[in-house]
Amino acid sequence: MAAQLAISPDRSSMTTQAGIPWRGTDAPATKAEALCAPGTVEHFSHDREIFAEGEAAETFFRVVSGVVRSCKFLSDGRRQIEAFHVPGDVFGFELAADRMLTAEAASDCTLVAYRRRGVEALARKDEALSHQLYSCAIRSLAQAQSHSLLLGRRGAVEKVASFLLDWADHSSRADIVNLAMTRQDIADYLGLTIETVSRTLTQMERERLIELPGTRQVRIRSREALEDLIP
Amino acid sequence: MAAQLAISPDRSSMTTQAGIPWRGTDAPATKAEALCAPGTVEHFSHDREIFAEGEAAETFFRVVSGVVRSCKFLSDGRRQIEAFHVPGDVFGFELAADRMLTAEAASDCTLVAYRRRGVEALARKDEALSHQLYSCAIRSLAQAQSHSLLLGRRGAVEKVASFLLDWADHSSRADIVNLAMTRQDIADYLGLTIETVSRTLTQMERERLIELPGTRQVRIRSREALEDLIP
DNA sequence: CGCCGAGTTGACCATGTTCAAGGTGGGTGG
DNA sequence: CCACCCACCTTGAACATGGTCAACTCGGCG
Repeated sequence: MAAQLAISPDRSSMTTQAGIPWRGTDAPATKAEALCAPGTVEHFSHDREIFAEGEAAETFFRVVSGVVRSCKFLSDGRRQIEAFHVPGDVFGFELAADRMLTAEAASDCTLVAYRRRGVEALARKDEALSHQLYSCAIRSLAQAQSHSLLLGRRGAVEKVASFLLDWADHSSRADIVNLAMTRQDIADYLGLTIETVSRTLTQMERERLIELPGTRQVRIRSREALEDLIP
Repeated sequence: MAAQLAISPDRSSMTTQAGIPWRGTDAPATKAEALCAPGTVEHFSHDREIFAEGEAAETFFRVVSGVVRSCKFLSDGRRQIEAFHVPGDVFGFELAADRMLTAEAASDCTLVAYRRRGVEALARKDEALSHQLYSCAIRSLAQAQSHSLLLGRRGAVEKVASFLLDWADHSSRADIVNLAMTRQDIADYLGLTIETVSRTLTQMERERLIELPGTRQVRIRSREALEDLIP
């Protein structure tokens, strides 16, 4: 169901007890190098809230399996999705004392929770862990920046095409995109309406750029053609 | 001309030579606590390029005076501004080896450049500096996230109102916004056209929300009314 | 004075939103 | 096992908003 496989397998035990500094690799800046300090394994089922805007920010999380969405709710009922987090991602960084965003399980998912104070204290001693933390933050930064760029794009076609290509990269097979989220989620992420997302996808299907075998699955027929839609 | 005043005064000497660990304050997470390791003072005049997308990322910068824009150029000529950096801000963080964005002087400005390798090496020994770096990264992250949120907003009015209120906070007087940038810059930052920005501002003036004493100056007549435009 | 770049304004048009019906499919209970 | 149901998705038509193109204004500077 979930598009990606976890770094470490699901475990039902509620707590890992490990002071493992983390693996010794430093050079390859892959996601796999993510945080491996002591943490608590937690499960969240679909649509469950992980934390809410305004709460005290006492933890951050690493995604083991499933997909998480970070979002903001506007007073008029609109919802804006800031990011989707996939296995390997760390999220929940805050500068201030409390959450600026809400996080919810976009699918059933497994997370590891780390106490902020604990890890930060540890990081004070452990240069390597400290560097990890820094890397995760910068990675989040890069992701937030490309999201801005995506939202700034003018047309719906450009946005949807970018989105599909992004997710194709996360997928196991290069041409199959398994969407873990609903059309509404996609719309709120791209700053469009659900109708426009739907129309854009069917239009792409008519133009033989993609196929839609199921509502949560997209087959990319021509990656090049899709890339040409993005300026 | 520039809206904000620098932390330390402009100096014409080209290089500071100081191993100053930085000031001892830790608690107040204000911008003023920014990076204070050895760096090189550099001046850039209006519209000068600071670094370009694709270059090797060997430094980051702290803004002393003036305003910097980070942006991306699309193949079809469009420009997308990711952020404006004001005095106190640190920019130029990268995870990868090279720049993902271009930085340009939006006004004449003075920066301090830090060699990445140098500071990161220093940070390895100096826990305090390391924490500083981390804080700056998280601050950039928060800023990038609110920019996403801004771009996701539906209406032009919402975007322009948000923008004005943001800059009012940076200004010395609460009701006067001194814009350091052109309409085109604003448009590219908000994902609008220059015409729409212009029209929206004059519309707000007609509705007595703001006054436009000069093209680079806005007086806010009713902060509350402006805030009401933002959901 | 006249030029030039930046900003404003207007008319028209393209794109996406809104509102309102239909579809579709996966899961549940009879 | 089938039928129904509900949430999710698709489609269509009318409409609103912002983009485009083009003319015009303003202010600073040689």
